[in-house]
Amino acid sequence: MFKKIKESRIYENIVDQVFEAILIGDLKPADKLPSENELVKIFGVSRVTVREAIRYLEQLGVLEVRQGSMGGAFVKEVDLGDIAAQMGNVLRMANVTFLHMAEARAVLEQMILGKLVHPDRTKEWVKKLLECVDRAEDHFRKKEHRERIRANFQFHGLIAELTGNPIVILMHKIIVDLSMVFFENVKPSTSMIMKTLEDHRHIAELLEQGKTQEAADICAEHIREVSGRIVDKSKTQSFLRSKIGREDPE
Amino acid sequence: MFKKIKESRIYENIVDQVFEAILIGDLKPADKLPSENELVKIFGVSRVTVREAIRYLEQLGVLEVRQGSMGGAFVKEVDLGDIAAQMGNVLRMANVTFLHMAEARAVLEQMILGKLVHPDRTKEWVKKLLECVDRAEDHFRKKEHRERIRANFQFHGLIAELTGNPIVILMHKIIVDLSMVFFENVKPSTSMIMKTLEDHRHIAELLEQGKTQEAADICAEHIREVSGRIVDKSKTQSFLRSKIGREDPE
DNA sequence: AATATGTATAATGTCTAACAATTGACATAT
DNA sequence: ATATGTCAATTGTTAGACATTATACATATT
Repeated sequence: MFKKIKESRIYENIVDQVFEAILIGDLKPADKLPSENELVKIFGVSRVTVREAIRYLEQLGVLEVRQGSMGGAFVKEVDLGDIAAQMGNVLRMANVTFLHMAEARAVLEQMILGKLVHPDRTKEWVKKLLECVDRAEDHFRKKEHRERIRANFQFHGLIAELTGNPIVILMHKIIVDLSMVFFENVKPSTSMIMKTLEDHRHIAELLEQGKTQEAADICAEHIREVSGRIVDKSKTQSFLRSKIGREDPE
Repeated sequence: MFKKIKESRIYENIVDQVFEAILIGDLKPADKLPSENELVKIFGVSRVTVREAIRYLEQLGVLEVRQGSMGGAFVKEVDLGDIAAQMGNVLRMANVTFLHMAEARAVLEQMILGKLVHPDRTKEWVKKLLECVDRAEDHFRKKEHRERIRANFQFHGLIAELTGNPIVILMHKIIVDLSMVFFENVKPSTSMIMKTLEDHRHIAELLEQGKTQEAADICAEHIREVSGRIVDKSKTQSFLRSKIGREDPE
């Protein structure tokens, strides 16, 4: 008969108003909100409350707060990287294992290469892909472990960008950012590194020849194989333990 | 030569500590943090700062704050739904169109059905899938628009759950939650509704018969078709405008 | 003239102390 | 037994002050 009264804190009201102003377009990226003291007058609430709303929106990634004389709260262009980082933080606590991520990535990239690639846009990307491989190989020779991994993941990131679909790109980025931590903490064998370079080149070539389906299959297989070896090496059960690496277990 | 000093606000320090305590397991879901006043003593900062940290973690979805005598800040089980909702809010501002979502979902479900289904686990799910269709049909007869849509989307949600992979489930949920808004604001034709019920039954049957590839193809086609018609009906260019439905465009 | 260096200013960051609102537990009255 | 009232604990909100930071501008130095 009666509806439960929705609990609401004052700052949520402010958040909604600002959020909507941004959605509607009254506030655009780089615009500056009134100063906290002005907002206090505008909304008729205390500064603490105003600040809670600003914090919330900052955390959400839609505001950026700068201190100082020309500072204030500025509307920020939504950055997929920020979102991905934030998501990653939370996902660490949600029973997500490395294998889940590997499998999800395999599926994503397979579907991208197999289904979402526009043939006419392919060729311009092949060059970029091969550049990544060259860069990775260079880092390998210079024994720059971290940089090599980044180049290799950039290769996979390019595959996601091939779709031009922001949702796909974001999902992929979330997974990659989380996965990368593992790779950075494992010393792979030389043969494994070589195989990766080889696979990547192979995928790029197949794309160039328009053999998208074949490229998709090899890509998925490649991800599963490399990830499997990583798991063997790190004997990681959960993302949690490897991430924290607690020295003193009681 | 020198590293840029990482700006840090005091509350971020507290957030990190609490976050790590949760990751390590010192704090488990349903555990209660000390009261704000105690935290003030523990961290040696003001209550305002403590509260900022709590807000942040609450917004992130890892804490739940209750007022009152037995209240306080409690560690929350991470809920994929919360994460999806949060992501959805931000994605609204990132040039995401309905067609992006439709395409991502089509390909995602196609991949799931085609590649990720464990044959031995299929049969237990077919029953659930058919239940969804029955429920949708029932709502259709009772002309419960909203409920019918929810049942239909639950059908697709089950497909994602078929993977048992939390990342895949999450990605799918984000897309579905965002997409649903559109469907709820469009009055579909009867034939369209019937076709959907029919398609869903067909997909379930094919799964039961182990024809996963066929089910995958039909599912993808189904999503594209329905989404295409939605777009025609709503003439929606961007998610933004349809969501806000501004009456007064300058 | 170009380059440091200081200074004022405006904004956010933090602190303190109080009061308001909410919730649950317990006592009390009916 | 069932309401009802009261108390205590906790978060929500307010007010005002001071601390810190970043920019712009004036001033001094070379």
